[in-house]
Amino acid sequence: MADVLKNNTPARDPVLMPLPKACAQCACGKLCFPQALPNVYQTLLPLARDSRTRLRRGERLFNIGDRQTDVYAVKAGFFKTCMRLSDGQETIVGFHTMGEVLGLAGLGNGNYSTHAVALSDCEVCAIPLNKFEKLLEHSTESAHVRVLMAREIARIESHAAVIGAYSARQLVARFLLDISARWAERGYSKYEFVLFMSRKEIGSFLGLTFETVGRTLSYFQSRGLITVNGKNVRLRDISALQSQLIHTT
Amino acid sequence: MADVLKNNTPARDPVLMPLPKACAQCACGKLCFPQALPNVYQTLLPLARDSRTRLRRGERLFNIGDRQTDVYAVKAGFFKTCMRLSDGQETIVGFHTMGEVLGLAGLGNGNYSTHAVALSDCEVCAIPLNKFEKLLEHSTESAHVRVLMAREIARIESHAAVIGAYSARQLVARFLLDISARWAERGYSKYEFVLFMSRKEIGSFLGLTFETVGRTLSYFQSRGLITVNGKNVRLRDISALQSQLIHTT
DNA sequence: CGGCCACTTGAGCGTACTCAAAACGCGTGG
DNA sequence: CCACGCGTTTTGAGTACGCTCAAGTGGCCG
Repeated sequence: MADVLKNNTPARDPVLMPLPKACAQCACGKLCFPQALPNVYQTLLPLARDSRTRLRRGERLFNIGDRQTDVYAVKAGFFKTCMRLSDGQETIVGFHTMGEVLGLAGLGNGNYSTHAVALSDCEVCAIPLNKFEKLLEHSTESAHVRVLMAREIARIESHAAVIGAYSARQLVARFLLDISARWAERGYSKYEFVLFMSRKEIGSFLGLTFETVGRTLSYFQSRGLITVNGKNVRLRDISALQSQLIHTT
Repeated sequence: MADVLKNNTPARDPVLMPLPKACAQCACGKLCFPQALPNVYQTLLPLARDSRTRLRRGERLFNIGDRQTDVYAVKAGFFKTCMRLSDGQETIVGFHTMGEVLGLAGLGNGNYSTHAVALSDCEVCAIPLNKFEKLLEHSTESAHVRVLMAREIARIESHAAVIGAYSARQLVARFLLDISARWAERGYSKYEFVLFMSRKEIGSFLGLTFETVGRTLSYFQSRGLITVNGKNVRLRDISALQSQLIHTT
């Protein structure tokens, strides 16, 4: 279990993160800015409100409906973004970790469309909106933000498509594989990781109840596809998990 | 029934649409560009491949995975955008009509993330990508595109949230109210309209089977909330429909 | 007229939800 | 240090909503 935790260390203890002097040296610079746009890094850093804003677990980065002040690049930790439905209940529309940018949807009407809550102690790079907009007058940076936003659209589109079309087993399998891929992308193990959210939060994200999420994880474990112990997960048979995604009538 | 059809006339017969010389005179100019950005219109038109590209019902505007060549403003008619899931089945992620812009998600990696199919005879304004990008060097226009994309993100986010959390009745009620609002926004009746998609397509969009969609419409009719006759719908009690959205346990 | 497709309606089934109880982890305070 | 309380997780039993399969209708077009 000790080496499972190790995978998440940077998130649990942001102090251990390398403290970049510029995005070029930032551990997640390549993820925030996946295109090869070398001069973005130097341009972006001076704009940040400060190079590291910290949040404790449970704190909110912004609230739904708030006037937008900043755009945020996550440097360490985990966030969830939530939407309030017309009947008052809240639903999770995304989980985010280092190298991802939050608050882009707020550019629509100047208000945040979701709220963002820290699921662990977090560190973000806050960029004030006016400076951000000024930066975007440079066509290269402007293009880059469009890329980020377009990816966000594609990501949510496929999530919405899947929610409606997949069964509980397919959804949970896909969720695990998605987390696994994101860990791998960041240089951690794709086989072992610690879930940073509760069963209830997974359920809210996938459109399932927390009991169904738990039951499905137990089912996968009983079939030998994974090992679960609370929030610790180990994928034992990734290709079998992938085959769960295929519709079996 | 004759006056019901009247509401949709521009879509069924694009020839009857006013043919704008510039977006400023285009019936949907204000919808494509909801912000007060007067100079956008003059700037945009010269970029269009031609002022009106026409498609017949069933034709595709672009295919998933195709190299992106254009961005499209819908001038008349109806489109659906579809996504292909990993198991090969296709799911509808959006319906689009005049005043909406298609193909923005393609800016992510240069390929379209969905395909767009005409549900009726359609007319679009195609803007070649290179000219589009050039236009965006002007900060005003660039900001405008960010607004469009941010709205798209917020729209899909709320769709994904709702799909997971709502029951069939809630989903169908919301769907009808959404169509109604979009008609009203375009100056048509919010009480009577013609659905431009099949039950199967509605089901694909909402994550339901077509039988459930039909049954739910029949249920609403039996309760006196709406009148349905094939694709003709009349909302008889909008506030009662709205109260369907509230979670009743 | 026949064939095809979209839609409606019914009957039965199964997945995921609801309600409930018990175990566990974790932080707090005695 | 242990006791306590709270929230999370697991597991069970029963239910219900939406899916599946199927039959029948109506509209449209060759």
